[in-house]
Amino acid sequence: MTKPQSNDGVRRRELRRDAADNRDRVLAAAAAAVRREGTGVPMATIAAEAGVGVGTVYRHFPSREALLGALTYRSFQLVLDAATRAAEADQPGIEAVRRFLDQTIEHGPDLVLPLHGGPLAADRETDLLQAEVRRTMGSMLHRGRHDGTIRGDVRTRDLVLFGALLAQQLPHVPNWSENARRIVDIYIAGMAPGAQPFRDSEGQ
Amino acid sequence: MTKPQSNDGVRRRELRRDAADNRDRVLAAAAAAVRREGTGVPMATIAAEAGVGVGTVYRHFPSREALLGALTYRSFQLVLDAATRAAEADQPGIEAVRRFLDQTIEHGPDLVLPLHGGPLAADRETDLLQAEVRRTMGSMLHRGRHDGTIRGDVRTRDLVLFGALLAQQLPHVPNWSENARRIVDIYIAGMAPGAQPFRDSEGQ
DNA sequence: CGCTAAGCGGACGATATCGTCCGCTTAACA
DNA sequence: TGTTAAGCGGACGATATCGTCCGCTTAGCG
Repeated sequence: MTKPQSNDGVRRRELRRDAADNRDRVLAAAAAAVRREGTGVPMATIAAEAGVGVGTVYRHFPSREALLGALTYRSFQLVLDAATRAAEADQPGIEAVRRFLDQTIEHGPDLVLPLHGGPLAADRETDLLQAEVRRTMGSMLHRGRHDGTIRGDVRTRDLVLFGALLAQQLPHVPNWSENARRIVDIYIAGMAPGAQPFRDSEGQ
Repeated sequence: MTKPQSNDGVRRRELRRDAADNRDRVLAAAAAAVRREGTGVPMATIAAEAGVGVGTVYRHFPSREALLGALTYRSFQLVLDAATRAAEADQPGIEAVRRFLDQTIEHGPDLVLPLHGGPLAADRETDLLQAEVRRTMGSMLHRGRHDGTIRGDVRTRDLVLFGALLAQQLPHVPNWSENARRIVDIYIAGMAPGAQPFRDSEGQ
């Protein structure tokens, strides 16, 4: 889906190998730091955790906003990848949904404000990824509805928001992924045809 | 449950009326600001939004940590209140759970890091509230299990974590509470007896 | 191996935020 | 209505963070 060293956002030319490595390490460190301390985390903290100088951070990402934008872009890449793989496998719609949600949980630590279009101003590239994720999730739902594994009144938006909520994670919960999987299991069970419908049901 | 002007955390003596008002306004402003900008939001921002000087903020809460602690305490008060009211009404267990989750959504904007014991160091008072919330939720589950409205393999912890996740809210989603209610409806449907059990079921 | 441009890091001046301190204001009570 | 102690606010020095700049290092190539 995404070639190794290419196009995380807007790339001008090929980076030298060490530069590309540093860029990745900065992104990874930033994702962890933002999760831990919020979007206002000092750039120096990110630099230190990535094992580079602040100058390096600012060279790759001229402003904090640019860095956060790149993080968001990468989150969507990961999520789209997960969605595509989940949708590809030849299995009932509901199982594709479950796999997708599982993978979202697994990717959790790398995701920053994803799936529903967060507070950060999105660029065109990111918008396209987001739309593609949405489309893929819609097709899973559609498949499930067709093969009788998912009730008809669940909207794409419902699934997107639930996924986004999951991806937020709860901080400081031991065994988060196990617990999250149990939440998913219950939610999935509630998507079965014949389950109690929405209160204010106006159809889908 | 909580008398008007009393005991938000540790109170020494009665506050003068204007002081009590200011304290409340600071807490409300802080909740909003923290939700919007994270726990690192400048104290000056909070003070401005509350319509008081920084000195006033620091008098009521000697440190940022104290302020965040008070926010957490208040969140638990609100949640416990909601849980108690939901559990009191004479209705099937599953409906009590639904009411509780609905109220959690409604209180959303005032809740900061609640329900599962957040990253903030908790004091004894807060711990007690938290335990009480947990107990109340457990009793709802128990009631539901007994009256046949909730399947037997759902744990208290599942419900607590789901509630905490909901309370986090997703930023920048228009009509959040409506969408959140739909998530709740699906989750509730998945709690019905006879729904598909957990994957790795080892009983409860 | 030698050259060179891309990349690196951290010191530094500018700016933002912190938390204290103190003279003015006002609620509360007689 | 007079007294007074509790409360108020914002200026201020200390500290933390920002983002730039420039001399040193090194990947990549012939």
